[in-house]
Amino acid sequence: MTSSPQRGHAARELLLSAAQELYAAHGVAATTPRQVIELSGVGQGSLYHHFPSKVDLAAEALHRTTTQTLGAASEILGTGLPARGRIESYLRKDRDATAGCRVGRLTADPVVMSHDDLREPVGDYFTDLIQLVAAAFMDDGTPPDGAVNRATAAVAVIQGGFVLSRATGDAGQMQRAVEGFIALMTDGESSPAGPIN
Amino acid sequence: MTSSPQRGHAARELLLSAAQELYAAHGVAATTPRQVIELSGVGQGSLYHHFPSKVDLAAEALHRTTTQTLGAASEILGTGLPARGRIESYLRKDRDATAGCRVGRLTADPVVMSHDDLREPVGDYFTDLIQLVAAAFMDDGTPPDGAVNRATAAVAVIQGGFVLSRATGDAGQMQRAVEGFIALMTDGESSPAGPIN
DNA sequence: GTCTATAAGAGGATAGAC
DNA sequence: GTCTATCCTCTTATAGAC
Repeated sequence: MTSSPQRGHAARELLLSAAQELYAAHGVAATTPRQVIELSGVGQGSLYHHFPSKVDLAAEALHRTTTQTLGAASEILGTGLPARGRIESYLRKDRDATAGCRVGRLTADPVVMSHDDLREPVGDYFTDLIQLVAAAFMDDGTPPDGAVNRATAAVAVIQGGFVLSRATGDAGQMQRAVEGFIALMTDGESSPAGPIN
Repeated sequence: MTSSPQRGHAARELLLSAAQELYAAHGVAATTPRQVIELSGVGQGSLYHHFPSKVDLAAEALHRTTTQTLGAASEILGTGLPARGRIESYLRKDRDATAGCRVGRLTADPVVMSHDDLREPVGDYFTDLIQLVAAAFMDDGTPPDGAVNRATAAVAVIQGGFVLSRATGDAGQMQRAVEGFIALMTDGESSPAGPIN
């Protein structure tokens, strides 16, 4: 109810949507109010009527992005399929690797990192995501501590895959990182006593 | 010979050193010529005497940073120790995790990504680094294709560890990602037939 | 609520003396 | 080679009409 588009708020929605798109492509610091205005099609003053400053616009736009992105991950990781298959589905999920992660890239954004209101949703996103993956590892029989470590590694591999793909302009980097990680998971699959830590 | 500090080039060296430090902390886009001048202690005109533009300064400073960072990795990965130990040493190497990777963070920098002269050394750095790690995996008995995939995953885990640590302000994220990755490598260590792909 | 016009300041680069 | 002074543009934000 609070965030659904309603009459009299068309400009606000257009601004947030445009901001999300521009932040995904260029980050927050490199996105100017003018760009947001031009992409959304609203006037200069409308932005500052709805949002006191650029940071206030970014805070709401980023909150939407992290919520949406976490929801997508949750759909894949929360199915009733076998835990191991859920983890591999998440790892192999189709991604625009050379574009970079729209959340992860914000950790190098000076505007995001210098405002707690912007940094916090980014940190919470990753904390929550790691918990989702860790739950799947536990469902697969890994004890809690080992599951958290492996889940952190899995999320890190995806984030690193984005960095490598973007640096080289080669989406194959993400693919190789993911397959290398899955190969290591598979190597230990039928060990005598199963995962230990 | 070409790059060693010499008489008459004091300002040039001071500028490059200051730029490297500022780029590591804030990135290229967010670093202004004025900041470089103030940190280096030289005058406004000296910067533009030695470097035609901000991008020219960045190109040389980034080349130095990638060369130095790759050299440090090479020292750890190129010793005569057992291959498996070299890989673990590289993964567990002491890092300022919450500061982010001084090379990897540049993949989210709009100035770097929009100039081929700046983007290329970043891509080459990762290509070379993955090859160094892949060589170690091959020394450890992994066939070439599997070694490249595992090496890409290893480098990605470190890059992702930086992203997670920076996002949450918690260096423990890097540690957990590394230990989770090593745990997966260890799980498959004494499998009946050894690594397959 | 939405628009146009405009102002204060920082970023990037140049001019020209020394 | 190095410096100070200056210029132009863009970013961010405000003013005030509609």
